[in-house]
Amino acid sequence: MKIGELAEATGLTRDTIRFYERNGLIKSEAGKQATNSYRDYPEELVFRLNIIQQARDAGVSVSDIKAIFDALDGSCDPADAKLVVAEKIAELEASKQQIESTIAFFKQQLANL
Amino acid sequence: MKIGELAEATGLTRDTIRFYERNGLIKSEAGKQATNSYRDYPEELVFRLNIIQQARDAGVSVSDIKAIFDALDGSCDPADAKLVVAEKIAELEASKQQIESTIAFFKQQLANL
DNA sequence: GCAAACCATGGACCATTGTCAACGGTATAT
DNA sequence: ATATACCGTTGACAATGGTCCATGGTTTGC
Repeated sequence: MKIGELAEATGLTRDTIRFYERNGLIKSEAGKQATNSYRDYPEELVFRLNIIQQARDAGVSVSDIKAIFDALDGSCDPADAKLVVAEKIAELEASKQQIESTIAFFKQQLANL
Repeated sequence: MKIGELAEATGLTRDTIRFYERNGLIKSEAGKQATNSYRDYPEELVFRLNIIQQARDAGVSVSDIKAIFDALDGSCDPADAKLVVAEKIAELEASKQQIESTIAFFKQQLANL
C-alpha cells in the first residue's frame, strides 16, 4: 500500500510514518512500477504501527522500540532478545507504578478540595 | 534550606531544581542574610519535588504539573480545580491502559521466543 | 587568610520527537 | 490535457526537558 493509505489506516501522518522509517521502526519496499518512485508499504505495517503508537503512548522511546523490534525480529540470539524485552517490561511495570502513585496522590488532593 | 541541600534531599540536580523554579513548579524566598544572594528553599519542597519527580516519571509534562499545582494551591475556583485534576487523572488512567496493553504485547512476544 | 566548596545568573547547547515547507515528479479523474 | 491530489527528498523549524559553562560573588574548613 502507498504511504497515504497507511497513514489513513493508522491515523498517523505521512511525515510521522517516514520519521519512523528513517529511524528503523518500519521498512518499505520500492514499488513495482518503474515509472515512479512511490514506495510500497506491506499491509502488516498497519498492525506494527498500531503497536508502535501504543508503545509511544506508553512512553517507550523510538530507539527503545527499535531495540525491542530488532530483538523480536529474530536476527539475534533469543537469549539476548529475552533479556532486552524482559528489561523493558520491567521498566513499564515501574512506569505503571509511578502512574498509580501519581493518580493516588491527585485523587487524594481532589478529595481535599 | 539552600539549593544544594534540597538537591541532596531530593536526588535532583541544582540545575533541574532551578529549571523547575523557572517554570513555576516551586518557589524560593530571598535568604535572610543581606550579605549574599543565596535563596532559601522551604523544607516542604522536598515533598513537593518528590511529587514532581513522580509525576514526571509518570509522563506528566512540566506545564501540566504546574497547571495542577496552580489548581490545587487554592488560588482559583475549586470547581475549575476539580476539573483540571480530574481530567489529568483520566489521562493517567488512559496512560496506564496503554502501558498495560504494551506490557501484554511484549509478554506475548516473549512467550513466542 | 586562603583554598575549596558553594551560590546566582545568563546563555549556550543537546537529544528527542515530530512537523512543515519547498521542490519536482507522478497519478488520476474529468 | 489539465487540474487536483498524491509521492519522495531535503532541510529547516519547533517544543520539551534538561544539562553545562562562564562569570563573579560568598561561605566554610583548616
